[in-house]
Amino acid sequence: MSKATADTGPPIAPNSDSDVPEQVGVRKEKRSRLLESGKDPYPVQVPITDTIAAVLADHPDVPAGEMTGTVVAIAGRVIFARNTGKLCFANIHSGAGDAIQIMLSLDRVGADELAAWKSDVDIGDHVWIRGEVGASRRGQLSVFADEWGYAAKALRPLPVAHKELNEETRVRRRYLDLIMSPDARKIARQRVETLASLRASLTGRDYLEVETPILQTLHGGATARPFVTHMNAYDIDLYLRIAPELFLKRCVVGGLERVFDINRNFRNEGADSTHSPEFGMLEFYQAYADYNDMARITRELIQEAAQRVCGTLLVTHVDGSTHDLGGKWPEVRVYPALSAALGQEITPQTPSAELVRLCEAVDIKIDPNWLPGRLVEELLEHHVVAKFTGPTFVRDYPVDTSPLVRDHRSEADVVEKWDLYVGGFELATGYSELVDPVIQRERLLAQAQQSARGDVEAMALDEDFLEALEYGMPPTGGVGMGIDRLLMALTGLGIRDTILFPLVKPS
RNA sequence: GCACCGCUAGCUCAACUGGCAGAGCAGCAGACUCUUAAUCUGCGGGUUCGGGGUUCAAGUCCCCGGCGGUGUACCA
Repeated sequence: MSKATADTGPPIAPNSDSDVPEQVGVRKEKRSRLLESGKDPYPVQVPITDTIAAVLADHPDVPAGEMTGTVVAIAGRVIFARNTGKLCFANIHSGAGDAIQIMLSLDRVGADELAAWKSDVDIGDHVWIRGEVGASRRGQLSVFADEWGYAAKALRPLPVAHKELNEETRVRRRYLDLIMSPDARKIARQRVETLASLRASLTGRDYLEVETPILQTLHGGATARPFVTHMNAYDIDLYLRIAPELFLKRCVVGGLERVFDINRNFRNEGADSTHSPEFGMLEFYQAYADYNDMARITRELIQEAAQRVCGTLLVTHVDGSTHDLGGKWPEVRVYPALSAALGQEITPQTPSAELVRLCEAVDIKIDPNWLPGRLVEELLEHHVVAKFTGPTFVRDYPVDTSPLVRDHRSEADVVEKWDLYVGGFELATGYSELVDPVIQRERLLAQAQQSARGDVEAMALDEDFLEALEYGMPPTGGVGMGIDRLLMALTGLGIRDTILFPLVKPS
């Protein structure tokens, strides 16, 4: 059963630990052997002098076969190795993906170290080497090792470098995706850049970044089904926030007139390529602004983010398609746009029965409890939104589906609300906020009644919020924008690729 | 939620109408001082997602369950 053919060294017997794969057993055996021989496979520190990126940058043009005289010590993960009799090649890369070739030759490291390298180093190991920078005979920039050691030994083999990891492994073990895929590394950084851009854009406009509670005693600020948890000390149920809105408005009441919160929201609903149960959200509120101002600022925030993250307003998606986020974006109004698309006049007064008929004509499934505004929104999605090509604002929504928005200043039964559609999905929504405490109370009471009728998404009646409004909130514009969705709009990725660790069912 | 497809070695994938479970890379042993998906020789590596059933015989067919993907419905 063991391999008895070797005559130059003992074969490495797979670790007898029963359930580990053969290759893990072999690597554990190597680890033990290193420890016994006094070589630390996991040193606390390694004597590096340079990053791989710096070595690459400092030596852009070394002629084939020439040495530079510069000695460096670098560390990286072995991603590819080629051993010949007395000369070994390996490619190591940094976390950022900068890769450089290293060479170990008999005449520089000696027979023992060369043999140790060949027998013990596996693809996936972190190693350090010290040596002279030069170029191989084929012209490949390389570090010619005089000395080497481990930075951290890997016990598991890396996936094959030249095949795509399957979707499930990429999501469940994101660290492998990050090791193997430049795109995964790129999107992780693009997310950071996007957040930094939004913060810079808002703080540059005199906004304060505030933090609002995730654990809430009431769920409000959006129509969505919340997660429920329990606090033992007070013996009460708490909700994970579905939106920060009501707290940000309390800030505005309190005189923090420009506030934003970049936050994580939780909604106990479906998950698909555009929805995650926890998702990133930016909300910002500005006193003495209305929904027109907020639309302009939103466009500027997105364009500034595109410029910073992609370097251009003509962004390229992963499928190669390009999308122009530049210029001003078209605006359409809900009722006129729907009327034009249908070839018949639709107004806030159009009876439910007629809206139901129009829905049924195009096979939109409807719920008998839906208010007319909801039917209008469904028709809008089907007839208008589905035909958008570039970023588009849709504005002036029906009142009965927007309980936190103020009535339109000149039109009856619509509210000053817009939705911004980019790439086929809703990226942001903005309001002229409802600040009249009496009307707000009526709207929330209606929500509470819907809730009592069994609507799990209806907002709770938040007395504390209503009382805050009664102290007077200045006229205010507000916006909510999906962070993950902004990444999606910039890159064309699915939502789970924009989140490092999206929720996945345990396997 | 519903429909369809998938799950096989560490990874990526094969396996015909049910008939000895395979390849490439990775691993082990050997050779090789200029490779770069190195090459050459040899060798190991499997609870075929889990459970049940049909059958002389199941990766394959049937049933139940799990996870994933795609489409579809709803929420952002």
